Amino acid sequence: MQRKTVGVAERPAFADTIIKGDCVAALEQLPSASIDVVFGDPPYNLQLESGLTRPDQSVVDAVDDEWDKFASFEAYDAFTRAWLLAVRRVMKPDASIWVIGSYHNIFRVGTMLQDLGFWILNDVVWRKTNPMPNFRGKRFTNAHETMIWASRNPNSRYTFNYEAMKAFNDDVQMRSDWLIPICTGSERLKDDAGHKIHPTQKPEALLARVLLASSKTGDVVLDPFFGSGTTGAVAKRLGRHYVGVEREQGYIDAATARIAAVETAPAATLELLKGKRSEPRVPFGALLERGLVTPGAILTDARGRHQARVRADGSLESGERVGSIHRVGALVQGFDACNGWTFWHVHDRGQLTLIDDLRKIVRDEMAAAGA
Amino acid sequence: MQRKTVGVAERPAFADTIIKGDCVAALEQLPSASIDVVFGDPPYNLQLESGLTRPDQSVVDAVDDEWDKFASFEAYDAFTRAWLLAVRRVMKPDASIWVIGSYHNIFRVGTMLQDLGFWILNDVVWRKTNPMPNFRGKRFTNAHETMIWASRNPNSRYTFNYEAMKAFNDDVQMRSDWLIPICTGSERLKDDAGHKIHPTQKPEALLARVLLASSKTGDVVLDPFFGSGTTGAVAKRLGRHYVGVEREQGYIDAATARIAAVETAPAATLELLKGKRSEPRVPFGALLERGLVTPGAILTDARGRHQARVRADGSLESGERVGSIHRVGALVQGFDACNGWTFWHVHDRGQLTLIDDLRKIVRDEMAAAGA
DNA sequence: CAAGCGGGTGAATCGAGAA
DNA sequence: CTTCTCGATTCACCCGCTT
Repeated sequence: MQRKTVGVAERPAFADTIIKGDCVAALEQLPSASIDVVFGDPPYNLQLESGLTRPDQSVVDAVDDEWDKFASFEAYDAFTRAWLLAVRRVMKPDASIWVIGSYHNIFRVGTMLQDLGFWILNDVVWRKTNPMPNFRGKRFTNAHETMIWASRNPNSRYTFNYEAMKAFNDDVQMRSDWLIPICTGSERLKDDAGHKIHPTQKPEALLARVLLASSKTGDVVLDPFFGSGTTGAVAKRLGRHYVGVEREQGYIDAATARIAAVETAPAATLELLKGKRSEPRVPFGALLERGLVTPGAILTDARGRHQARVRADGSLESGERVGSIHRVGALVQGFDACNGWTFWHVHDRGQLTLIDDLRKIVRDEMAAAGA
Repeated sequence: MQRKTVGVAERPAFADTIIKGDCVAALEQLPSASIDVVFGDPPYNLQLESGLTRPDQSVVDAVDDEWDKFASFEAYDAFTRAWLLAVRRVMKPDASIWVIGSYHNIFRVGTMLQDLGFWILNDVVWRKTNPMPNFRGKRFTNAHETMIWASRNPNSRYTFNYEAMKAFNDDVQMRSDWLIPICTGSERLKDDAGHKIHPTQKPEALLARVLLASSKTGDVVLDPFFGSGTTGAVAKRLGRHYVGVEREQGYIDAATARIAAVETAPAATLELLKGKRSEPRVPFGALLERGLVTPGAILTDARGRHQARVRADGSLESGERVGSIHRVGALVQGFDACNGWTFWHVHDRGQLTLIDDLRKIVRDEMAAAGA
């Protein structure tokens, strides 16, 4: 009997590389129809003019890089059209694309996507737990960014890991608004002097949810504005391949070193949930995003009689039993139902911590954001 | 001496009426620059092709009205351009406009707003507590809609009730994501047979927050797609005037009856919290005149690291630095700017008193005198 | 060592009014 | 038009140092 490699393509030669150069020109090096998912974080065209200071007179370190300067909306539209066309050529017919932006540019991106025949599947709102305040009290706090998720054309059979997203979100459908902190602390790349390497580094939690939702292991993910390489780091961690395009050597160097330090999660933890399920309540996935629980971690009950392994999508596995924290908790005990939050514990330096206690930490964040 | 009616315009003849007709044609009846705020809920261009059914095969009562059909994106853009231009003509120079939409149309609306020279202030996300689930399991639950808030041009001095919004939000700045339930229950207008009268009736809570944020009592609010009249009902309740444009007599009748049943809230409850900006200006010299500060007195910052002497004309001197309380405050700290009121303190019997607190005394005197 | 305090910072289209 | 002055305005989180 022959083994069929269903959905497991050969790893292409360009996989896991960063191509130096302008987005459109560099993409000509890639063959047509070779990419499974695209994540694009293009310049936002902020067009900031005067400096901004906080009430304490400290200066806000704004985005003032050359790559964010455009002469007009027309120029930005031409730029957007060009890179979207170049990206579409290398997308497989069933590939999908994500583009992130703010109100400065996202409406133009969305219009261009529609005009070029892409098919919008969702607009997804990244709600920031800790946005920068509005220092002048003249507008609402700009507390979110928008991602557009679109397929290559209206008939694409794009990947959407519905059950995995549902398990991630504690067995209710994943919504179009995601609450995730901005990239700070040790995750934020800094140079020897402690200055941030990239002005707009995205949080890995955001990319992780994007890739878990819309790609399979072994897929090739293209990021045409690679920057500090968040897409590549998360792709590698989740067992996907990446291709990056980046103009500046400094970013390429930083991203290369960053990705080299990433380890791919064990294959078993990357299996996505497939079947049907049922049960309620607050996202276990958020604990993973916050790093309070890591994929591959072992959960046990209070007396250590049962154990289960955490998978990257927030589901658990214990032997052949797979499902949400509630479902697996019920299965290992032979019960019909179980509140996973008050059943499972994590080990941390010899201590047992109830995951419900970890949830309290996240709840405080959510409460702070008005969730 | 003549009494000036500052900020209290005459109630125009068209206030609190619904004009029947097509949006663009109907707006020609209104004079230029007569509207303070616009809320537009245009057709979303949903382009649903086949009927949607739930998992139990029941039929979803979706939007399928004639007004939501457009032949192409070009046709939708032409429609959008036309009504936005008509609306802009009747907007006062300092008016602002809200447009609500979903990913089907909001990118085209946003692009057109920018192309026509409107100035986007925020995009605000209405997060639905109870959105319709995604029945097919092929996408994220569409759990939000997007509102664009824009001023007529980049230099408009639009209304934003910052302090009121902050108080509304537990004393932290109002964010760009609002969590509000969809319109259901008794608020949802239904006919005698129990069928909903309008397919996309917006919740009053949404309009209330919009109008509380961006309008003043007595303002005239235009809704060019009046529908079931939510904008009018909320405007009346909050002491604003409304003008509606609506094509269908059925909606006009329903809205008219609905608004007639609304009572305007007592004026006292409609007063908005105001910040320092709207309080009467008190020059530092007034503190000298009142004897609250005497010439020759030494002012210091909170920690006593900087000091300055008060001169008879209300200026300060600190070494060779001379100027206003603000200028000298900035100079001694090496800043470009400083609010002297919240920086300098006076010594009084061993106590440090912020000069801003002394200003409050003067303001209270002025208020008591009816100034 | 835990708790508390001070300092720093993040994709931001961030005055108003008089002269 | 421009230029100048007055003076209003910040939330969540991380890090490091002190108590």
